[in-house]
Amino acid sequence: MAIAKTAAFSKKEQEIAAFAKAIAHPARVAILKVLAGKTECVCGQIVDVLPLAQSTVSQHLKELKAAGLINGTVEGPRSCYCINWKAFEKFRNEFNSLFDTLQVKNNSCC
Amino acid sequence: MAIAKTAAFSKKEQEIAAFAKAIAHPARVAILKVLAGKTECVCGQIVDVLPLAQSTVSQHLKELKAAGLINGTVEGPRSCYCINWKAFEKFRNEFNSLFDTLQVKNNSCC
DNA sequence: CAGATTAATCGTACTTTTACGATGAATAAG
DNA sequence: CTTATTCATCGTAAAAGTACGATTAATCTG
Repeated sequence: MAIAKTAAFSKKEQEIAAFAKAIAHPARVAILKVLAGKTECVCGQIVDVLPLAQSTVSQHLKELKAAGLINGTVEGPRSCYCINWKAFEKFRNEFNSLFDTLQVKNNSCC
Repeated sequence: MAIAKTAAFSKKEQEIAAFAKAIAHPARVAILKVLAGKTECVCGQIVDVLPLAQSTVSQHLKELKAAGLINGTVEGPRSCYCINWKAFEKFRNEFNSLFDTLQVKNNSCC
């Protein structure tokens, strides 16, 4: 990237970008869907569903967790993940807020 | 990336991920805000506002255009960009649809 | 036509992301 | 206690992303 200029932008812009980055990979979207669809928390089942190696899935989970979108707790030899609905709701609002902001002036000249 | 596994996921997942990727950088979020805030189409003004070099801004614009989020037309020696509201609305809906899908079963066990 | 302006593209450098296999740590099962 | 299971982490490799300066192409201006 040659020295990230991220810090030069507003906090809001950085937040939205970070959230978008978290879901900017089909594997992570798929993981979220799996987590949302199960009643109980899942872990290795995700690996079975996705066309990726275990280590790669673990990496994606780590990123989702770092973004605050999911929670993870250790349950014996296995890890239990689930969606952090609070954070999700927050981002949903932030997203719609961005959309609203953009659409206040709906002028398309080209 | 070592051979992208993108193709192994559903089209919807790919679409959402691609859109998220487009706004997964604060500079691109900022660009969209600038475009939305102006009545007339802008081009080089974006460079003045952002803390980035002209070539870098041009690159970001290219990505936004490739994602279908903005339109661009050449106007003499300068280029005129503006938001593709139709695509934006589409993605807004797709996004809310994803949120809804995820929140159908709101079970958090951890 | 000559020079200035605007913006795309090229070349380059460096960082980050994506992906895998292998290893390691923790716990469950025998 | 030994073995199997589950998952995180490490090391590595390759691809993509980010950023810049320089160059180029197009078009205005004088």
